[in-house]
Amino acid sequence: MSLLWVVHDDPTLTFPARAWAELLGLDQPATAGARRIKNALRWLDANQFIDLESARGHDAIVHLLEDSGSGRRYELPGATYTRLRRSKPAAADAHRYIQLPRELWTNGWIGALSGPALTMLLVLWLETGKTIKHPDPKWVWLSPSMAHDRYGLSEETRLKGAQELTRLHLIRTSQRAVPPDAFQFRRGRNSHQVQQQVLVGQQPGTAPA
DNA sequence: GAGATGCTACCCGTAAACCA
DNA sequence: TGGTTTACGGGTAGCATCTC
Repeated sequence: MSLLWVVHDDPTLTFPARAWAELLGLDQPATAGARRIKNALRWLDANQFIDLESARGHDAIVHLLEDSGSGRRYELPGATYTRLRRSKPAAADAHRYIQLPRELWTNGWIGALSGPALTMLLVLWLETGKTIKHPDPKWVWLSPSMAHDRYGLSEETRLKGAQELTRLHLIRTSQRAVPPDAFQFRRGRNSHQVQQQVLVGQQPGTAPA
């Protein structure tokens, strides 16, 4: 995610591992943190998310590949979607994306959130849709079956992620009545509202208890 | 390299709300 | 009233990472 955030027109990066470790707020960025970054880059390279060009004594060069794991060269999704939208609508759909605020990185949330919490934040952000820009974005209810079918989330990841986001005030959680006319929905389930202003305006640990 | 630690999935049980 | 769905917590296992 951080590689995608940094990349611009040219999907080639040469940041040292130490710099990545500092950006992500890892402990001991020059040693243990850098080692974690190098391990992560090797995993991404092995799974065709990047093409890693290593040379002794020099920082590794990272060539971004498509985030689908296809092994094809990465293209900026906005430009690609616009290019394909008219001629190949089905192919264009694969390049649709959501835009996250830079404060996810600059405020340190990316390093503070656990895997389940970050996953749930992305899912709730996507489910909120365009109302994410509103002062009072829509409430989202994600049933266990929806989480599994749409996003492959386990019950564990869904619940623990939501709990962590609630504790950090990144979402509000409420037992709300689900509209009775909603197909197969039941009433009185946990609904969530993304608190974008907390993500943008605060850092982990500074939100009011 | 071995043990400690952390993370996640899986399983199980309990409780509450809802529906037929 | 019994079955279903959802929320939540505890225990356990597997895996990866960290520390020594």
